[in-house]
Amino acid sequence: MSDFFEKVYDVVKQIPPGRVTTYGAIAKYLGTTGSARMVGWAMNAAGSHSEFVPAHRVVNRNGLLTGKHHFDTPNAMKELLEAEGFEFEEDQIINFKERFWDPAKELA
DNA sequence: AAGCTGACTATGG
DNA sequence: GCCATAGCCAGCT
Repeated sequence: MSDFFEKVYDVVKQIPPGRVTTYGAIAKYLGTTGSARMVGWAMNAAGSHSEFVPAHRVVNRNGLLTGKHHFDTPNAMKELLEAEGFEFEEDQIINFKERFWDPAKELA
């Protein structure tokens, strides 16, 4: 497994409960800015990871649950987030800006 | 081996 | 403000 995946998992696992981040933010933190797709791909492979990865806390830049279909059920992602106190308008996180957690800034 | 695809983002019309 | 285009890079067919 490449280090890239490990790093992605490491960051995602450090996302505080009740907070979310974006693919782009993680990509930037890893120095692979512009390759946000790879972060998404890493999430796709997260299921293969031995430890649990809170992939539901990673959304696109709009706070939209674009990856919901990659969970066991289409509602799993939304329900997990709702359980953490998130509010939604359709599949978009309300107050996303306030919930946003930037690894490059918060984690550093 | 070559081309397509994708859990993204930024930019331009 | 919404639609189209273009970089991005690794895995899959």
